[in-house]
Amino acid sequence: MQEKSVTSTLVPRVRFAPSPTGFLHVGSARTFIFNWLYARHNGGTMILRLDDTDVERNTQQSVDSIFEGLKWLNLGWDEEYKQSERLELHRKVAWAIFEKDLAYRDFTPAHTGDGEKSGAQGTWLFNAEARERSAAESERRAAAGEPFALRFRVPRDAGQIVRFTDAVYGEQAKATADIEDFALLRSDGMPTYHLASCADDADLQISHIIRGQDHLTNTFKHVLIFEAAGVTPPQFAHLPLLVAPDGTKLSKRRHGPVVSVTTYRDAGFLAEAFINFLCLLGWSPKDDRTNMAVKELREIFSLEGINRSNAVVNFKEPAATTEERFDPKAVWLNAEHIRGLSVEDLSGRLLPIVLGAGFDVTPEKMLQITPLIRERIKLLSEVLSAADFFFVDQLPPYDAAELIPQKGDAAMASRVLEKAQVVLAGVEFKHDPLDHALRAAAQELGVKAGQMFQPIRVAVCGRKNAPPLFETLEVLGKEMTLARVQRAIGYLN
RNA sequence: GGCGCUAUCGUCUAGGGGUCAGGACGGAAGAUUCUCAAUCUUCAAACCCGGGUUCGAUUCCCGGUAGCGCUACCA
Repeated sequence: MQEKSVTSTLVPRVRFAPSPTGFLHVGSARTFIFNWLYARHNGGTMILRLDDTDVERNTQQSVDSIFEGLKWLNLGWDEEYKQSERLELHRKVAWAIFEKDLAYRDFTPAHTGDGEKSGAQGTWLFNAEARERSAAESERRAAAGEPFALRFRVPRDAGQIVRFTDAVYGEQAKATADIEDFALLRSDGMPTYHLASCADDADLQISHIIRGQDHLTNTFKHVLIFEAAGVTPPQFAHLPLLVAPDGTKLSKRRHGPVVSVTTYRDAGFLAEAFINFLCLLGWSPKDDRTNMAVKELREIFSLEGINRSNAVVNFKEPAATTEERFDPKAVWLNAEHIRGLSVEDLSGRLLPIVLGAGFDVTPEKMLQITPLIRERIKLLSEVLSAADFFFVDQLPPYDAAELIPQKGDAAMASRVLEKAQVVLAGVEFKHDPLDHALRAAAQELGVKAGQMFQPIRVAVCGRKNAPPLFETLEVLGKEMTLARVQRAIGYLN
């Protein structure tokens, strides 16, 4: 009936349409990203539409969370709408459907209990009394001020089938006998999601609806609405759902903040890495690539690469701490992206985090520190634990036993540090001179290089695991180094 | 209950009538190294079950099972 794929020859217009009833979670973020990628890949338009027709459940906090998350993703969009500002359009469409006798008034009070939600009893299709009511009586009761919902009159002729082709799930068909007479307008006059969504998609000339698979079966209703409104339905592409390790859908209440986008931002993820990670969930480039920049993703993204089965976001339950609670692949990818950043770029991102934690560091010093930790942090926030000793004048107390080298004793530690004190006082604080001087000192003392280095490392860093010694000393400077060595000698006595 | 969707290593996935079923993360072992990290090498690890079609099914078909979704005047 409709010419097929008319839209594919046009410039695509896609939309991300979150309803502000909760924070922006990773599943929504992926839907946004896939829409954006599709739009950009095809030179199309990306639209952000707030589907806020459920006044009861909408919150400003949720709106803020959505914008905060999207802003961090830094992908942007071209047009922006709010459904609550388009109510007239929705009603117009609903009543136009009513005029065609494809909808009717239902005066039955709304179901309040949610007993039928679980559906232990058979499927509710329609209320025959309401559906068959005469136009005259319908008009009379409406005129008398009796509240009613407007319901779609789903065709009941035997054997009628609603069809559409999904770009991901293929040919879809459902008998109208299995579709209930869903509501278009609530008794308070507000449009339902189905109506508002379709009315807006038609009005905004959306060419491709890319959304979660939870809408796959709703799409039959939507096709019915589009056709009743005299519009060719857009093309559909449903995305497999993102689920928690326990297989259930992502929920903040159940799974904690790991499912919220801003948690990733605050934990020190790079937006690009986060996007990269999300793209690998439910979509594949079909080759062995994993580490991809947004630019690359946008070049190769296509609907054909989307899978059909749900993907697990492999996070740990709320109890786990920072790095531990995220999907290990997301963390690894983030480390990969961090390593791919230039020192200048990385340093610029690290600086505000360090400053924000109350440390005093100059951009110049941060620039010196950055190469020493670039390969040692997986999350930006780890700069605080990886480079802490650079940011303070005096080291917090540490265990003096750490000063004792492998296969050595406290006496050896003392000898090493005392020797170091002398040697370091007379050497230029550059990598090579430090290297030569300290190795020579080790030889003089008759200890291994490692036995020489460890006490010094612990003396200046306060722990064993730290960046390479000479680079560290170079950044720390002679004065600071000698003071810390002096202090360590004190700990040993 | 009804309707729909899905099913490859622990996780994300590639593949497809005949493959040593490939890659990545994570895990294990080793190399390198001043510690840690990074890097490199190696190893362990999967086709849900049952029928059918076929010379041959993990792949195609049917059934089962399981998971998920929808079944609201939520979205």
